[in-house]
Amino acid sequence: MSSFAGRMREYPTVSLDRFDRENLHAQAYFLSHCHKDHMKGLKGPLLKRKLQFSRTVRLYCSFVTKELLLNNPKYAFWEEYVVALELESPTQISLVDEASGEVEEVVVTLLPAGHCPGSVMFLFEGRQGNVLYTGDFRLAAGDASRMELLHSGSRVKDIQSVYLDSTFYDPRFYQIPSREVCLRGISELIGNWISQSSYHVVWLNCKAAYGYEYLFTNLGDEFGTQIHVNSLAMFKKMPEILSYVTTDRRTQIHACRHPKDEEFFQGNRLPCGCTAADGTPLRIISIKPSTMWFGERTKKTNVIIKTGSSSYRACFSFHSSYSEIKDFLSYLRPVNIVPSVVPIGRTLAEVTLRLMCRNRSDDAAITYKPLGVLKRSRVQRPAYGDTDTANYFDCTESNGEDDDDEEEEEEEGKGDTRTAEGGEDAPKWEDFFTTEPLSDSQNSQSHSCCSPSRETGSQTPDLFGDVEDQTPENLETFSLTMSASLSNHSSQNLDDTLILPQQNPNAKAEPEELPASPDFDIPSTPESKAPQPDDLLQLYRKLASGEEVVIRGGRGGGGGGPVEGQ
DNA sequence: GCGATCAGAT
DNA sequence: CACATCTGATCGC
Repeated sequence: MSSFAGRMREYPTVSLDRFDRENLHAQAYFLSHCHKDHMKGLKGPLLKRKLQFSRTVRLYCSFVTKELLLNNPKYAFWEEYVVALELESPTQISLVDEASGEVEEVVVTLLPAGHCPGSVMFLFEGRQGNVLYTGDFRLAAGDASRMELLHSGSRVKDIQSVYLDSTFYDPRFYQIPSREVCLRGISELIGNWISQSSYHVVWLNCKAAYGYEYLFTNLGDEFGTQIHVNSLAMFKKMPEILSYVTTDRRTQIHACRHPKDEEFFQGNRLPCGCTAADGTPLRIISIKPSTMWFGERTKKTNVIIKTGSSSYRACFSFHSSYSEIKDFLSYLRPVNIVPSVVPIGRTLAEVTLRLMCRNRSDDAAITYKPLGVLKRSRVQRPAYGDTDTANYFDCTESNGEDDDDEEEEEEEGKGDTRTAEGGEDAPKWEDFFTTEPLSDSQNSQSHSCCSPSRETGSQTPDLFGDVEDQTPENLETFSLTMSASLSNHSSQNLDDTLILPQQNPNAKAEPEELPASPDFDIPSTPESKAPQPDDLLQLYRKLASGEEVVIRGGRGGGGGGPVEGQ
């Protein structure tokens, strides 16, 4: 869940996806997509009042987001203040201080985010450099290289900061089957069922949120049917979706919902009723889309799991996996990465610093390399959705023997052995875990405007908090605890798990056992454990001697680039 | 009575 | 496991 406070360091007079608190003073608003957790404060009376007194403040979003937003009566008052922007059309926006008359110009570009209908990323280019706010996104490996406006000529634009959807920015979520693979699994399950008789129906148990429409349209095409939903109103101006949904329940594919009675239907499922028009009992299976993930080396990857006699779980993700995020960042190589999801018990400053990439050694390498080497090759590929070769199998099935497979099987996408994007100068993933201190130039931009608060996390991360006091000691300490907490997230594939010493479960009870640091707390995660002094001592010695602290299973030691084997 | 916030469930 | 949302309890105005 996003905990982004709404503002970016470089352009603090604009607010994105947050509309409360400090954001009430913004000079321009941006909404990346129409999910409630990105609309906090958007229906607030305070904001409404402010708009009535302002002549310049506007809300910018995509056309689809505007449509979805205004469709909801609670946000209808935005009508006269929303400015929809075309995708991939740089637009100059004047940020006006209405008190002083000062104006700052910034060019914003909407890039498709693949998260839900209308979802976009915002690229800002202006006096304070280029920054990319990703909103929430699901992009496949290589997608960044296909976005024209992330490039200048044949080069990637120099990005100062990426404000990142870090939902699955954790090695536990190394891979999530691609959209295409998930869709194919769901299609196969549905096809096998509804072909048996016209009384065989499926219920897609979807959450109340935009983002499943992709399923509806593809399944609609595949089976030549419409999908039963509760309302068509939000799609009335979107023929591409509208034609695939219906409020007529006489169809074999349902995504209808019944907020109250769902529990009553637990045994029997379909919210709109369990008998056909002629009174015949329907034969119902339910499919619940939910996120499934697999480790780096996992090969068995069923996207459909049977959870009961007539219920299934199907893989479906709104967010990019760890390896997809990794690919994205490796390609863009921003100076700073600011995660949108801050773990409870940590400040944004800690995590931000931790994620800084382009460390000193990288910069040195860049500085001294001939220019030609800097070019990052762009991969030209056909548009989305025209191929059923799934990324997923490209990086799993190809490199090994077949394990025994289960009931729902997918065929492998073969023959599409494209090369890894990013080129040979892509940073190794380990670079992002550096314990190096900030370079001077990075440090100098870390001005604090509020005290280094230790807010419990997710709600109001401390974007403008103190980053300056991040000493090397702090970095080391943080690195240790971060890894420690990862080691407890028992991955589905232990080989991918970072292995660290066992630790004491009573972490919170014994804070004094930790090395003194004014800016550091033990994470309060229930399953996390405090390091024992002996363990810490050993780790510090290793760190001091430059030894690798993170132990990777399999693969014969370090040095493997992030894209190897793909 | 409304909004904000949190716990809990799905 | 996760997400995005809804409901209901509680608190403050």
